Amino acid sequence: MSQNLTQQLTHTLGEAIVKGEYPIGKGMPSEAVLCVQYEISRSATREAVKMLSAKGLISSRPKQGITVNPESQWNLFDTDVLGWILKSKPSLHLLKEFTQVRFGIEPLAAKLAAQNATPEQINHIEDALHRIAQSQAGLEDELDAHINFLNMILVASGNRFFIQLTQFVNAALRVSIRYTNNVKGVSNTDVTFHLKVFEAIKQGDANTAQTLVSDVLIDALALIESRL
Amino acid sequence: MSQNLTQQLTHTLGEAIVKGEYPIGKGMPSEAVLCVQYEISRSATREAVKMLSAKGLISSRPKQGITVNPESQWNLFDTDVLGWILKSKPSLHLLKEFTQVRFGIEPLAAKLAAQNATPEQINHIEDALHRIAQSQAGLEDELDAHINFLNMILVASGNRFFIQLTQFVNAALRVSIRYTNNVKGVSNTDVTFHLKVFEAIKQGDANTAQTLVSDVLIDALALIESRL
DNA sequence: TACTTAACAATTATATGATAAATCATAATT
DNA sequence: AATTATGATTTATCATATAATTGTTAAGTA
Repeated sequence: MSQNLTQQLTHTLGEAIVKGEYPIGKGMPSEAVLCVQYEISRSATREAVKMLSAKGLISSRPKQGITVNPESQWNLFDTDVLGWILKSKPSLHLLKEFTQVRFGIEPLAAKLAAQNATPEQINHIEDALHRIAQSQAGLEDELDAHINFLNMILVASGNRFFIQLTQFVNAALRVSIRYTNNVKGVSNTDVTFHLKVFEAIKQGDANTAQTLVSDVLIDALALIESRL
Repeated sequence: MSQNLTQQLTHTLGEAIVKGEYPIGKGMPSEAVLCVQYEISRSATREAVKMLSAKGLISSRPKQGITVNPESQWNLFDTDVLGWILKSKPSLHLLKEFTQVRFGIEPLAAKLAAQNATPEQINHIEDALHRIAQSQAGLEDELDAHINFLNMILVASGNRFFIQLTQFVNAALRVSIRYTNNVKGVSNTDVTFHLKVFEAIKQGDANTAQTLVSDVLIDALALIESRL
């Protein structure tokens, strides 16, 4: 379980912070206290503190001690931070906000993929399509297959920021599925839908690709709104 | 200049990594080497390494040493990482990709702002509008005023991820301006344009707000494409 | 041969103790 | 009252030692 103490403490504290166990502004025990509390050395503690400060959760200065940063400074696009939030205080509100980001990004990514995808990337998308088909025959995990399909599109967009978001989207999708309780919330389950998206991208039909993805996400948002 | 050695080394190494000075896969000196190279202690070195690994740039494991992660694992939405990239190898391609992200986010943020902004947030946007007017009279920095206006809209969207992106957008805008050499690349300079956006948001006209912002970014993208 | 196991080496991970530097609060001084 | 010392607190840094992890190699075994 415990790979190393620094990582362990980083995650423990990270979760505790996003859970709100330490008040914003000035609410963390000093290094010395953390040492004895978690029974590890000061070097390990300091390294965990550095990690958390690199993720924007805290800052530490002499005399002032370790302070929890306001949420606006947290790096929500860090998969660790996002994971801690999803784990500690998941909510439909957060899911909605997350889906709004998807709504901003994914249709555009599909459009760009239709315009820029290399033959190799199109093959990857086609492979992902087959995996979805197999998953519906029970040969593979359905969620994994859907996420993979989405990933390949993001990669094919050629935009490094979108590619970076694959990890972000993946992390959150695995949680959101627990809320909507069906894959519909993640993506249309219909194979023909994915086929259409693939065809549009392959044929360079940017507008169709964009609209298809956009429509699914509008449905997903409506579903979330209805449960809010 | 050098507030503390850990931060200093973090930035030095971070820049060097994104600059490609260390090959991907396996290309960093060991801790021991970094110590003597930069003439600082091992603990400071380790803390810098932890920070960089928290940002996804590197990973370190026993025997294997410190390895540079593939770019896909870098946290591009971390303002430090983004800053290092923009500083070390700025390019029109990156600016284009960045503007595509803006195109995905900002029109949607404007739409959400029109739907959800609180009266206080609307006041903030109005204040920002006045700052823009003053900036064109030479009373304030024009870029600052434009960025501030944008920030207020992102905040008014009520979406935490969009709010988080303010820092991201700000960091990049200050660089992109150097390329396009005019504020047009950042946002329409016409005051009446900003006034229109503000009015749309104030009156809850989501579609107009969205379209206005969208159109400006389409122009910006076209401008970048033309110079590519 | 192919596969497991054991010993070894290299490197990070952790621990410990000591000193330095920065900052806040307070007291002294002008 | 304003400024300047002083002290206390906490992080920042350093130095060194030991442990734990992992890749490599070699030996042993079926």
